[in-house]
Amino acid sequence: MKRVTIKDVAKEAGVSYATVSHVINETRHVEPETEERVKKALKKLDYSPNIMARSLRGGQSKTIGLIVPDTSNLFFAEIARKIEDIGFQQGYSVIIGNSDNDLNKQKNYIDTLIAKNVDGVIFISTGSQELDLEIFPQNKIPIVVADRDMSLEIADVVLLNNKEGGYIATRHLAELGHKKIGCITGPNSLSPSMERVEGYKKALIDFDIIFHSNLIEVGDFQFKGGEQATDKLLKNNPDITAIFVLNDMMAIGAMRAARRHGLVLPDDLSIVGFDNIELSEFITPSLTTIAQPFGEIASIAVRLLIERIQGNWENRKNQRKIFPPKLIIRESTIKRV
Amino acid sequence: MKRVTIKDVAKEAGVSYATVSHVINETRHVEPETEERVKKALKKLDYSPNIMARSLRGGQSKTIGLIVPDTSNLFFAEIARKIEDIGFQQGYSVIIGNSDNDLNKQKNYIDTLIAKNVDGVIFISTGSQELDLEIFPQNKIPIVVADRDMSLEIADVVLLNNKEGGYIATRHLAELGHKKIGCITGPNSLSPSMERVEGYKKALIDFDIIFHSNLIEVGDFQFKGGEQATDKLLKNNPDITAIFVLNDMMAIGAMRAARRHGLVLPDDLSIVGFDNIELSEFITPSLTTIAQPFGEIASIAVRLLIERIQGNWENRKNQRKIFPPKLIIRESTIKRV
DNA sequence: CTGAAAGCGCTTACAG
DNA sequence: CTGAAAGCGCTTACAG
Repeated sequence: MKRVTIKDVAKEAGVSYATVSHVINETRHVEPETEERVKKALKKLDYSPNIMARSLRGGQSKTIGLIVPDTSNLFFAEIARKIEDIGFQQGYSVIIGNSDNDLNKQKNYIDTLIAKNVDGVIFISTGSQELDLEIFPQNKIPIVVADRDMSLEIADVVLLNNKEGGYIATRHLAELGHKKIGCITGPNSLSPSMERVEGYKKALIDFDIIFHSNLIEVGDFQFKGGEQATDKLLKNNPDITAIFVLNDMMAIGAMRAARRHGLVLPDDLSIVGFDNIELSEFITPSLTTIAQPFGEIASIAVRLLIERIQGNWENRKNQRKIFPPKLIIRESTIKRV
Repeated sequence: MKRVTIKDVAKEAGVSYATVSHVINETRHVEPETEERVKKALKKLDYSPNIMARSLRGGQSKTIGLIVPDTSNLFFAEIARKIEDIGFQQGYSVIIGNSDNDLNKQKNYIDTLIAKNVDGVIFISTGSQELDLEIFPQNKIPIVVADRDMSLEIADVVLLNNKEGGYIATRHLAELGHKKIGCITGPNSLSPSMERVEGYKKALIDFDIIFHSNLIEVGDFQFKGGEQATDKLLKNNPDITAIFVLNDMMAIGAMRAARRHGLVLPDDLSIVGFDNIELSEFITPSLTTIAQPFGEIASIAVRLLIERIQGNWENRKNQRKIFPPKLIIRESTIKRV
């Protein structure tokens, strides 16, 4: 069975295929009676437009690209899900690419997305390298960057106020009376990780808590890295009573390590995470964490992108949307005894 | 800056654009010297082909569609990640669609994928409805269905031996001496859920354990549903000592519910999950579960699909690949005391 | 060995 | 109000 095209429909309805196109797109007036005939033919043949042809002719591909470090990381999985949802509602499908923060893969995906004529791109990267995204504006492809800050020359930017997040997480522990507070970071020198650490340090200062560099261990934003970093942290600081972990996944790894060290949670060790992934509510003890408004971040990202796809976006200034973090107190943090 | 096309390259190299095309695709012999000139021009202008034009001309779009119930479900997130990985290695990008097991959304995505000329589709659906996938073969789009069985008329099929999985999970509990074993199922009447339950029942029979219908509660394959179902189960069967939960996410919800009921894990209640998502190793107690070979399932699915995309697939018989389940024993199950 | 041309399925000026 | 035709960027017979 050959695929039905606009010509088949035209023949069936006895009109030119230009007319069919206009009926489909409601792009010029058509005699009601003719329109009726065309619509009937459309339905009868179960026509669906070939988007590639449409796009080739200069139209939109109705496809957006999403480049993300790794969707098996729960934070990105939830963000990606939301983006896909909202895109779908707006009539866009999404091509997803996991970059693993690998520059080569990233470059590869970028080329692919351009070759496939995506209408726009949402780019999430926690990598520490400078990003070379100019190729998108050069190809007139709008882009929004999420979860890290960057110059507005290139893209719209949406992200959390990470420093503030680090601050309120640490302040919460300080207010509970903790004096020796460790911190498990992400792997990167740039990006959200550093900002959160800055907030942590600022809070320590504000509460007159002494900082030692061995209170910080580097993780990888995954379960395993959180576990390993906690091992080291506890070995180097047996008297620690609280840890601020820079994402929830590592916090779960941290809990495992703490228990292996014979600690009872939360009595012997309070833990604060970051992200508020769905899981954080269901583990035991449930995790005190800093919430990122996933839904809002995703919907603003998509909205900004579509605005620029559909509007004369070259004339509007790029925007930076910064979301406030929110402390969610659960069972994993208690008053220091 | 306008996008560079094959014509620009031809002009730069001083050849016809047919020749450029042939150089790019290595599709006929070109004088080495000419070839050199073309390649230089290609590089100089940083040409990348417009895949939509190529696809329109009858070629492949190098894009596959993946329809999946919900990537915020960790099982599907891991499968999707693997499929994306392997597809990328083979030069395909993937358009992802979350159906939420909603027939309308599913239909919508199917139309979209066809309109976008995907080369093939991987379809995962735990829904209980009969699927209407004939539209893909009608449009000459190969399809492989994962995680549920169906007629080979339409698609290749890859899935786990779910009944066997349910059996060995339950057998493990029986062998540990448990006599009263609950079961928390998925929401569906068809599909993997039922198969696993059959395995559960068969094991009960083999071990002379009495079955009561109130030993089964229906969940939703999510944290929350597992929690709620466990609440009911424990209320109706205070003397229960073990539960077989049909996926890991619900098992984590089950642990939470059990603790709220004052039970100590695993001493008072043994729990077996299903899937072996990464997380199951990191919670406390770590989860005994039935492993699905994600990587293998994904890679076979992609391989079968690409075989049919590239070969004369209409002549080869569709295949059904069934993977064996594997019991992974961790801390959540112990001998009945 | 290489070029000129047809055609994929559309949209959109251009005519009438 | 509607049709004939150009053209989007490619690939691939058809000529030479």
